[in-house]
Parts: sequence; C-alpha cells; structure tokens
Amino acid sequence: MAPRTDADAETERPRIPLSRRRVLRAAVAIADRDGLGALTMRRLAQELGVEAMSLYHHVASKEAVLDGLVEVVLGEVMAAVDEVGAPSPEDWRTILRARILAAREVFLRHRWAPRVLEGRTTTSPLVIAYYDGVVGVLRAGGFSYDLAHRALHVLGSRALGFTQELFDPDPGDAEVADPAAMAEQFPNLAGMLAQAVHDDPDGTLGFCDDQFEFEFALDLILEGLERRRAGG
Amino acid sequence: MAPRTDADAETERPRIPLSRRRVLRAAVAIADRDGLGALTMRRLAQELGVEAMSLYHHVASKEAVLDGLVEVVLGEVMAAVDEVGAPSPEDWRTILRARILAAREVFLRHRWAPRVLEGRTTTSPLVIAYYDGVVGVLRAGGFSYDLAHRALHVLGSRALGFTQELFDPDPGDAEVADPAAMAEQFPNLAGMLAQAVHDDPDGTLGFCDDQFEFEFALDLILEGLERRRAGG
DNA sequence: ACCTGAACACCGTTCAAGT
DNA sequence: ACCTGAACACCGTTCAAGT
Repeated sequence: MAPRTDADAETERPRIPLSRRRVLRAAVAIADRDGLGALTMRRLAQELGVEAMSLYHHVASKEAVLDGLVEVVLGEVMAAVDEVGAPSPEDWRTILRARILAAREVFLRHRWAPRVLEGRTTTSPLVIAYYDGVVGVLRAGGFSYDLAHRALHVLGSRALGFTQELFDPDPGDAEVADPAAMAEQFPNLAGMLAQAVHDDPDGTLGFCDDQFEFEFALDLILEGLERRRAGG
Repeated sequence: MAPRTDADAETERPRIPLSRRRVLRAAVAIADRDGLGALTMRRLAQELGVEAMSLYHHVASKEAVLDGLVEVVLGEVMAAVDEVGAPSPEDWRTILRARILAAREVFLRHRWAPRVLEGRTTTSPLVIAYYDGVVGVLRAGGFSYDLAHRALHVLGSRALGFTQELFDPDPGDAEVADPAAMAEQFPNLAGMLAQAVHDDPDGTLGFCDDQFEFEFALDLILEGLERRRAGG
C-alpha cells in the first residue's frame, strides 16, 4: 500500500547483507545484554533476523565467533590505551598505571570478556600486541628484558585491567547472612566483616570497592617492581 | 562355570552401589585424565558402568557435580594446608608462603580445577574456610582487618596457589615461530624472547618456569604487604 | 530404594536444495 | 553468491516404568 519508508527499513531491515562485522557486533550486543550463556548460534541468528545456518557463511564456527569477540574487545582496549600516550623514559609507573586503568574500563563495559579471553586456547595476536606495548613501557622505564618478563607474570591478567574474583561481589547467601553461624565457622572472616560493617554501617556488605581494591593491588605491585628495577 | 572370583569383581564390578562419593571420584578421574570437556553426564555414567539417568539419584544436576568437584579439590587443599602448621605470630610470610605453595601442589594435580572454581556462581563454604585461614595467618602476623581484606584482593586467586595465565605456556603458533615477522609486529616481545633464547639456548622457548614465576610474584606481593603492615 | 528406556528440549553443525 | 529447511550427533534432564 504505502511506498517504502524509513520505518519499514527500521522494522524489517531486510537489505543490509550479513557480514562478519555485523555478526560479531550482534554477538557483543547479546553478551552485553544477556550474558555469555545467552550467546548461541540460533539466538545470534535471530538477533540478525536470519536463520542460524546463514551465519556459517561469515564465521567458520562458534569458536570463531568467540575469537571474534576477543578481537572486538581487544580492539577497544588498544584504542583506549593508545589515547594514554606513548612510553616515556621518566616515570614508567604513571604511564603504565594509566594504560592499565584505561584497559580496565573496556572490560568493565564487557563483563563477560575476561571469561572468554581466558577460555581461548589460542592466543590472539591483539593480546600479544597489547603485552608488547606493556613491555615497551617497561623497557623505556629502564627494565631489563628479564625483569620485564617477570613483571608480566606478576601482573598477570591485571595488566589487562581485570582480575577474576573468587568471591562473588554479591553475597546473597544464607551463610553470610547469618552472622552467628558464620562467626563460629569462619571467625576471622566474621571479624573482618564485622569491622567493615562497623566502619561503614550503610555499606550493606558491599564493602569490596572493586575499583579501590584494584588500584591498591596494582600500586603495591608497581611499587614492588620499581624496587626490583632500581635496587635488585 | 567357575565360581565367583576376585577377578570377576574387578572386571564386572556389579556390586558396589552408586553413591555421591563414587560419582564425584569418577568425575575427578575423568577430568584429570581427559579434561573438563570430556566430563558429560553420559560419559560419567559410562565410567561407573551405569546409565546416565542413574546419576540423578545421587547428584541433583551437572552443576551439583561441578560443585562436588570443587568440594573434593578444596578438601585436598585444606588437608595439604593443615600439614603446614598453625599460624604463628612471628614471620607470617614464611607460613603463608608455605601454605600457598602447598595449596598450589593440589591445583597442579588437577589442572582443570582453577577453571571450574572460577566458573562457579555460588561460593563454596570450603573456599570461604580456606580464606578464613589466610586471614587468620595475617591477623596473627599483626595485620589489621582492613589490610588483611586488602591482602586478599591483592593475592586474588594466587592465595589458592594458581593464576590463570593469559598466554598458553605452549607457543606452537606460527606467529611465534617466525622470528622475522614477529620482530616487526612485536618488537619488544621479540627482543625479550631473543634474549631469553640467548641466555638459555636449549630452553626451546619454554622460558616461563611456572613455579619460579609464581614464587617470584608471590614474594614480591608478600614483601609489599609486609611493608604496608609495618610502615603504612 | 535404586536403576532404566524412551523421550524432550536444547545445542553446534552438515548437506543438499533453493534463489 | 548467499540463504535455508531438514537432519544429525550430541547435550542435560524428565518421567513413567521396571526390579
């Protein structure tokens, strides 16, 4: 009846051809919105208004999609890090710190990214490139190759801006909720918690400030590395 | 024909009734031998000479099996750590270090354990108990609750004896194999590698000694924590 | 009480067929 | 060239039925 309108294009969106780029962007969108568990080939196809089997013309397999996700995220990381600036001889700590915190912001936008990154069996060239940059900063700061290598191990995934927390930051469990039972089983943690609650009564047990803890740990490590570099 | 013999019992093993314990032990065996990917309910049943559906009388679900795996491994960790000895006021670093390295040995026996541990959504009471012990050592060593809490964050999963390495220790990739191409793309890493090869010609690029790197990082962190504890 | 066969609702993926 | 329907080989899990 009515001629083709922009609204039609919006709702049907029949024209834009599929592409690897579009597939990966949709995959990121699903993971961001509904988590990694929601990312299936069928759901991904649905997001693109297409049948599942059509995806295989643009990505080889689901593994390839996951590799693509790493590519996308690391691309964002590299862009964020490049804005911080180039390595400079003086004060490697300041610049490395800034780069790591910039990378961290990307991972905070994509909470699923650490898990998929660590799950990959093959190491993406972009991850290697990122670490090459870290070593570059360290070398410019006066590190031997040997100590730079060790620094990579000490920083671990923290060099990319994330750590895999063993405790869920959301302690909704009954164990934690019942202070009496907990005090008996875990006296030290109970004491720790009790004092945290005392110091910050309205903290509602969300007493782990991720950003603060991350920076505290990062600074402690950077300090230790500088000590090794300067003194031995 | 022949009467029942021990050999029969060995091969058929028809008597021993299924139990949660036996299911979990079989699950550990499969994961140790063939990796986490090989651990399916059907394969697990097969290992026990039973149908898959029989498992559900002893474990609620596959998630419950994974929780059980954590239980088993953490049980071994607690046993290993208990042998090290109790917290003592003097020299918290020595005792914490020994406990962490003891825990590490368990994880080296079960390479899959870090992944399943980090994958769990609910935190096992045994993990909490382990960290309670860590805090106990720190407290005995003169840490405030606040700094002990921070120490947990700095150590992260290293407190349990493992770190999730981002690089696969096995660099069989073409990228790494071609030094010329690598030197161009990743000059800093190439230089690092070149020197490592120079220093250790027969190292065949296995230049990351996991145990050495782990202890180096651990000591750097413990030193930083002691500095914070003593001085501020 | 403990085990089972058949079945269901999901996966990722292949393949021959459509346009 | 790009997309699809039907199908295959796997999952975890349910349920009614066997002993």
